[in-house]
Amino acid sequence: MLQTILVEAFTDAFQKSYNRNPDLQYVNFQKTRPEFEGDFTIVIFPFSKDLKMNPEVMGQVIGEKMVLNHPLIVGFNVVKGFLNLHINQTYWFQFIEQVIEKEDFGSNQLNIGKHIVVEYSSPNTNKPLHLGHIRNNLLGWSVAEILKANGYQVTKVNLVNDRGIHICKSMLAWQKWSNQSPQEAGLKGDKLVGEMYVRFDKALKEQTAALVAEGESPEQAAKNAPLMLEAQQMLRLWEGGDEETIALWKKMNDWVYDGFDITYRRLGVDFDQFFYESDTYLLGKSIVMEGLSKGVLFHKEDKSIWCDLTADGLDEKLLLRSDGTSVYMTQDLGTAEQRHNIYNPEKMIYVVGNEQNYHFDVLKLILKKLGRDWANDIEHLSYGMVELPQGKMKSREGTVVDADDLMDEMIQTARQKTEELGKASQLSEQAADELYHQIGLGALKYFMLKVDPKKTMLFNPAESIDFNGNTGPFIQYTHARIRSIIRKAEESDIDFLSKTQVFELNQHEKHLLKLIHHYPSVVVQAGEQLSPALIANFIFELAKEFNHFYQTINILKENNLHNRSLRIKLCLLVAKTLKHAGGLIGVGMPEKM
RNA sequence: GGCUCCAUAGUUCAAGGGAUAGAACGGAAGUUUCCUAAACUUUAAAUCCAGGUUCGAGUCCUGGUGGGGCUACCA
Repeated sequence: MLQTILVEAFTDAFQKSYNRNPDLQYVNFQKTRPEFEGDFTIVIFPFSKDLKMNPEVMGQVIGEKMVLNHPLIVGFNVVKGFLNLHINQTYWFQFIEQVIEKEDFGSNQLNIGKHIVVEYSSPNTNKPLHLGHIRNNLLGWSVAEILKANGYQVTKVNLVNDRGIHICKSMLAWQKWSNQSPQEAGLKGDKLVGEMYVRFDKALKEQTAALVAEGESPEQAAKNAPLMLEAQQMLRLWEGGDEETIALWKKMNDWVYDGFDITYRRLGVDFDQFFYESDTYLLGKSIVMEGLSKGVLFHKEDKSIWCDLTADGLDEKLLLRSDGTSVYMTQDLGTAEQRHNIYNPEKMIYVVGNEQNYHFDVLKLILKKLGRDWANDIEHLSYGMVELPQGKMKSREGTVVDADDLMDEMIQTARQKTEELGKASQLSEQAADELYHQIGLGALKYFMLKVDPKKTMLFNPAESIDFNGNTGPFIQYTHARIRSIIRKAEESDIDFLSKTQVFELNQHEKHLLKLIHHYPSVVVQAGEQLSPALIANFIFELAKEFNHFYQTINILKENNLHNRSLRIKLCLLVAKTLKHAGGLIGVGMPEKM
């Protein structure tokens, strides 16, 4: 890598100049900012501070030595404490040839042989997927792809929350008020079940309100409402293995899975392995018993089991109810251990919203107390909420943005815009549908992923998602234009693949090339930080730079054949990079649009 | 109350302790006999407040103000 060579050259020059080694933590090269001359820049200030010397003088001295000792470095300049280096033209031309031959430019082998498990999605089966799930799914899927590009073996898992009182509520409502299959009701399975859940909630509220009106306290009323008692009874039947209850539960969950399947497929996310809470909710009890015997956990008088985390600045945490049943944490201890035992991975990543930060702090802490040193391999990818202009989405206020509806809308907008621009005419119906899907979802995915995962983001349904500017379609359009150029070059039998003579690149060519050169390190960084946003920001920059290039400079119409073929090669590289990067965030790149 | 995260143009987002804080949308003004105008060019517009550390702070520290989340024998 160029970076490594430069660091060595710098260290060497520093050694020769000052008879000591530079502190390596301060050595790093960055791209020279466009307003200055040069390719790469190193900041001298930290060293000048150490040696108590003038940074400009040091820059001169080191720069001269670097040029003298390294054929790769052909010039330099010093501005204040910044040493800007010029790289040999030959290097850039070799770089172009290398990338053209490379199939997977951007991917690396840095983590070959290491295994990572990424858990994401993990939905409840009592309601359909919404905007929040979309962020989760896109993030999880994209992070998994980015890790693969960094050489990891990745297993994508989905732990489905398929049991519990909330599921029983839907079941009960269906028995009472529907009894229709999704086909009969004309609804997607997950939508039907979700509707039942809402129906239950509404009826329960009415009952509770009635009890309150009769003089009960709200807490009492919530507990004593007949529907609530029925739901609890149903949960007991389920846990007792009652055949009828289990059959209904299976039937309704299957409807939901059919619905989810459609949504996942449209969204373009997939999983290597599904786990179901109904299979795993009992795991973890034995770990709790172990903790008890080790003295890490303790009993209260009512037989409930707790972990005292007050010494670590946290609270006491319940791990087993007084009736012996397990809670979320119990199960998660179990599934974590199960996951570790099955895969023995380098890391286990959980893509879960930041509202559960506390849960994961506690989970890791308890596992550590129990002597599971692999607890440190658990990484909570804690992403921010998606908010609406009014704040959180609330099903009661009908502000939940449904995943299927949103995708429909995006695809519809893509169709409308394409037709307005008169670009759909020569496409077959099937090709057009594929294109609209690609554009609509490209817009959605880019919109969701360009934001730093950790941050809360805002979605305004009224404005919806743009197709111009810093958007998915902008990037897709750039790609389509490039492909069009390349098609034309091929049609006119232009030989642009044979080796190019080395000459001085102009600034537009150089800017593009430097961006492309930077791409592999963006992939590395995105992998380290688990941040698809870095990839998204990068492709936008690259697409913008290309559009500028395209507008300013002739490509096919260039008369000088060397220049022309170099520029076509650059087009090839940009298209390749856009496609690779788009692949990491799930944004497809069309040939025409 | 306790713990925790966040605060950047009118709006939505960028900025590994480094050069003059970048974009996009929206606003204003332009570009098409020319490789796809879903594009490009020009322009106005911002670091919540007060201290501190540093050669250098949007970024680190302390305090304040404002907002989000968590604080269940729910998940």
